[in-house]
Amino acid sequence: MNKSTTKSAVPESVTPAQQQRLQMADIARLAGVSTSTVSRALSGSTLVNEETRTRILELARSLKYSINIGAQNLRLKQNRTVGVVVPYDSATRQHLSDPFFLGMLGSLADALTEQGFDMLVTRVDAEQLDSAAAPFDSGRVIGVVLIGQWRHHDQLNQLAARNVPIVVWGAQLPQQQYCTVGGDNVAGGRMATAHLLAQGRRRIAFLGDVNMPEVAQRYRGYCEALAAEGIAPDPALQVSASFLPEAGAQAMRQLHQGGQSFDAIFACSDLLAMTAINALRQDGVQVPRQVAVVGYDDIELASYFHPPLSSVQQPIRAAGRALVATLLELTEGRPASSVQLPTQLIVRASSS
Amino acid sequence: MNKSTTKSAVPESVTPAQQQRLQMADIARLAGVSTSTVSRALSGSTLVNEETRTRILELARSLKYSINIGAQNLRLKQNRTVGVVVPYDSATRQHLSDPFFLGMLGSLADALTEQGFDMLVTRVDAEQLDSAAAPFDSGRVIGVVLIGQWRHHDQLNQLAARNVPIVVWGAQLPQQQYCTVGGDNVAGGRMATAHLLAQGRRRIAFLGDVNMPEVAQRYRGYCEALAAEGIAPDPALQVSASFLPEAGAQAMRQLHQGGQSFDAIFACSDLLAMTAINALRQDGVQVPRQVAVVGYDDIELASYFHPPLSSVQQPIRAAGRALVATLLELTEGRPASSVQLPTQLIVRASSS
DNA sequence: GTGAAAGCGCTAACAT
DNA sequence: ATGTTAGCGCTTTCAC
Repeated sequence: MNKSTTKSAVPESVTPAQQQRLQMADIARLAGVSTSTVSRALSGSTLVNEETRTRILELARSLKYSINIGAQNLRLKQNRTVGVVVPYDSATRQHLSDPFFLGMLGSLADALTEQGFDMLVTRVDAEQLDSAAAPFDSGRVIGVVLIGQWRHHDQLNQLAARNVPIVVWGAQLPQQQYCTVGGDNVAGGRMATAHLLAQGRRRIAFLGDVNMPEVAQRYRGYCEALAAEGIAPDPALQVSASFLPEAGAQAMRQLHQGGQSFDAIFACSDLLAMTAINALRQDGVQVPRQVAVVGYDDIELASYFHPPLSSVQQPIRAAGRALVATLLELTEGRPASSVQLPTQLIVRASSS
Repeated sequence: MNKSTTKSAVPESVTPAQQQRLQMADIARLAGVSTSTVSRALSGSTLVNEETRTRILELARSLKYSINIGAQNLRLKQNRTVGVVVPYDSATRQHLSDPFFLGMLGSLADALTEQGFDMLVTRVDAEQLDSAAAPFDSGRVIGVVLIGQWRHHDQLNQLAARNVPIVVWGAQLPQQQYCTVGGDNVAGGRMATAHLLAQGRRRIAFLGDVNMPEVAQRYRGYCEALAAEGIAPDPALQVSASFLPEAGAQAMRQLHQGGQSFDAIFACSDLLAMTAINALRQDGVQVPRQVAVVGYDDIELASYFHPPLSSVQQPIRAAGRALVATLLELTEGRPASSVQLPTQLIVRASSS
């Protein structure tokens, strides 16, 4: 049963075993030099004899000595860790589960690794966004990337005003003191809607919570595309659906109860689109014959869905890189601009 | 265009702007006390006058002073950061994208936050698993959770032998020096297969790379269930499919080329199951009528799939908590045992 | 080329 | 109840 790694018959209170961590002084003693020399050798200084240097390096490696980064950082006042903060909805107590945000996390991990930075992940209550700065204030990270939907423009502005290096994944807003990196939501909404119009659809339902800046922009694109065809957006077709699992089905119910007829859906997330399609299918509605559907994010599984889901693709790899690049600008005290990345409509069977 | 946060017309070389970080000495000076007193006040020591304490606390809060964790850690020789290491396949250069592993990352984030720990995420080449210990060796973290498929038992044993506190998500193997937390893979494989047999299926294909310990155990469960019905496993029905996107379709092709007939599939990941189903659909094969399918992991999107995918559910929330709990045991020098968590078959339309 | 000594920001005896 | 001092593990002048 007990696959323990250490002694099993231990007395009542076990001293943490503190496997004495090797430190520079130890290497110095073993090499018969001072810590200064070891430090120099390890940092590749030329001010140290070739012979001693290799000897020290060898010793260190054979003993698997690794410099204590904490102490080094303290002394050098440097740091190569970036904070990634993922807000969670305190109301719904929702956990980190949205595939798109998780994908973003992966992309950030890759981008940071590429640049030799570590990633410290923190979760914060979306209602307390100012606590996103905690890892910065306490010196653990040199700056923060905030990912996730939010409606707390003001709190973010305050952080920026406090000079916290922070970059946010999201929409660019007026009066914004902080940097954002985001997809071109207006174009995304426009492309999706124009595509549906081009398929001959005229009553296009919009699924998404327009209180969220990104969604609001997609709605603007939606309206623009409609206007280009001389169609006035019907408010009854705009259904405020949350990011929760059952939102799609709920939205369908709401549309039906309102007695609305529609021949297409533009959903602001792929999850939403998928649950909506499932709800339609249960009602015997055929996709795309009767109702064409376009989602948003183009998560990996969108292409595996049945029917394969048309979706507005967010450039997630580029996003990770842009977020990191922008943050590094800020931390180096250079001015940085917000970035808007292109989005791309991926047409699949759900809408054609 | 330039939504910069700082001055825009900067000279050639900008000094990092170093917004002087407030430190304890500053608070002490402003409060007219010594740093010791500030330190005591902040740590809630009773050895400090009620009045001065509140004064200091107030001052610190109004100035948004936050103690420098790095310095504190160095002095206290403590640390509340845990490393989470995600191996990537160096051959395929695959990125962190598998929904299940991403979900595990989220679960770990939650579990660690609950316990007041920070999470440092690192990606390492799966062929160099010993570098998973780097964040520990350099003192950045008190221990490491390794998530992800792997076939590097030996390297992990070496790490454990070096006394690196490490817990691995995966299968429990003989001669294992390190702790694992994992689902009951044998039971998972058995349940899935028994369920398919109960549906009257007799030629059940097994999709998965049996070189991976977890998959091997699922295969054992598969064989056990077959044996219970007096059926000998047909090696031709075991197809070694990778974790890559197109693996499902490939596996289907392989089965067809081999001229194998089958009436069910047990796939070792939901992604695999989904792509297999799609390939079948393209060939006009009906699921579940002609071929019943069960996946593994029960990712969130499994229930949204069409047909909704039967799957063996891994207890992901419990997994995060167990991984953290086990790691903390180890870091406190206490012996810890590997944990096997129950799995559960979720039957949906793809198999009934 | 190498060592001694000071100090990064903090805490904990030890004094008072 | 508060201040003084030493030191966590490292780097870097400044001497030699």
